[in-house]
Amino acid sequence: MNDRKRSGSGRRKLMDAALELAATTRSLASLGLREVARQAGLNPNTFYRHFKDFDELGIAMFDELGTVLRKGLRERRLRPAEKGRRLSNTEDPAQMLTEAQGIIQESIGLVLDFVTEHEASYVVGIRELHGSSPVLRSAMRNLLDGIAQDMAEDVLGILEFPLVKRETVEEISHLVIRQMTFFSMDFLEHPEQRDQIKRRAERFILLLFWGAIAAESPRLVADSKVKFPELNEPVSAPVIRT
Amino acid sequence: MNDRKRSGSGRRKLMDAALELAATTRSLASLGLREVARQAGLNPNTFYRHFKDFDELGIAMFDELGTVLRKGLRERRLRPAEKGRRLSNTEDPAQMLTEAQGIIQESIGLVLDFVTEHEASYVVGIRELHGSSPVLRSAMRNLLDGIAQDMAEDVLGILEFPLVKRETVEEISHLVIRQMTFFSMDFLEHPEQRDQIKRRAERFILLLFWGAIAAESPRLVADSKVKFPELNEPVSAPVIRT
DNA sequence: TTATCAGGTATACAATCGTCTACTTGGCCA
DNA sequence: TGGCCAAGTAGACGATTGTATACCTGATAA
Repeated sequence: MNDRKRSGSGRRKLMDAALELAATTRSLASLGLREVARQAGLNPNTFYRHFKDFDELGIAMFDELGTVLRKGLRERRLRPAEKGRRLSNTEDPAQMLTEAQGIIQESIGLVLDFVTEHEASYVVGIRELHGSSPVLRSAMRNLLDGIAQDMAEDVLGILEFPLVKRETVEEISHLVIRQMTFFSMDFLEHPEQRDQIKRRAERFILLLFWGAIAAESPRLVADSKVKFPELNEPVSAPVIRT
Repeated sequence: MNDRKRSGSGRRKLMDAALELAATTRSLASLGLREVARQAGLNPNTFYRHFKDFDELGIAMFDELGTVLRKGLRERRLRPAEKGRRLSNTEDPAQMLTEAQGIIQESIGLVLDFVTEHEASYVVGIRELHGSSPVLRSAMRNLLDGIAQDMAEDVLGILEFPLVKRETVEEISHLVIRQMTFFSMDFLEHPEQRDQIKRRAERFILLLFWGAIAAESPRLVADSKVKFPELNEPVSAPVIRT
């Protein structure tokens, strides 16, 4: 009768239906078995052919979401690195920081593109970050921590010389990944402010690394000719003071 | 007698019951009318004597939560400022930054104490931050933005001379308040790691301000004798290099 | 060919839900 | 004293929920 979703196996239909409902309507935990089956165009009892519980569907969705998220993000973040981009260990800090800023910009763009393409999955995942299920909550925290570790490795691979300590890079990566949940939700919810949000995210990352560099090698910052990007000016390319 | 009581102690019972259920069991939106009434020890129909909808209860809870949160936090953050604490506009940056670090430490302690005392309200509020109800979501965002503005004013009041621009202070305040949602949830969930979490929060704030100062007045950082606190060492007082 | 079986359907049932109407109670005031 | 009214209770309603049992269908393997 109801051929809303004709594509895929029953399992896929159910998971897609649950994802759609969770993204647009309520939280994962508040969804009903019949509600999901109805959305999938299936008989309520068909649900039991694929999952014994409703929790089991939640876990399955979460597994998929986790691998999609982590793989997708890692792929995209690796792209700059694989292109052979490296911060040249030049004597000129200005040159180096120009390159760093470019890489940050590119990475943020890729991440925000990704969450836009996978909006439903992403939103549902983030929702469970502070959600009421302890198991999903800690699973999501672990996922974010994993992504942060990936980011730290990438950054260290790009740096390839000790500008800041490894622990500091890891610390900053965790902070960035968590703050990016806010930036990306804002990004999805306010399409008209996307440029500004992107700029703020870039400045945030720069601020952290700038602070770390200033803390660990103050001379470098003092001697740098790089002008830190203003909050209200478009961050296209770093401006070098003459 | 009591004006509060006149509006009904049943109302309080219902709101307390809803808060308890939402904090321990599920999200606010997934609670049932009968469920809440049962928890409150009241007849389901009594609910209608106080609220016409279930949404109306949600709004009432949120109003209360908002004022409690903002007032409580502002009170506590103001305490250092009211004590007359000011960053002395000394020629010695080391002295100044020592004081700043002390204030940050004290403020974080007060905030984390507050969320511990109001755990249930706080958790429910944060849960709606990324929740499924657009109205509660944006209400919560606005609340956080308001708190961030409060913080910015406090910081500017303490600084009283242009170390970093006003816009930068506001920007950093927003970033800090948002990141603090993570720190404070970790703080509540992992009592055994509270010292470490506190230390990380302090370092985060220091990193941001350090970055901003380095960006806007690099000389100050280079000439400073302050050693930036290590990640793994207790942040008791800043160490001044001899 | 036939038996097996995963995937999908139909019907039924007890429990719970939100909500309606009607009744009781206790305090307040004219 | 009587009347009013907010607060709470009792019972019933139709709808929806999760789940159990039984049945159907098409593919696959022996």
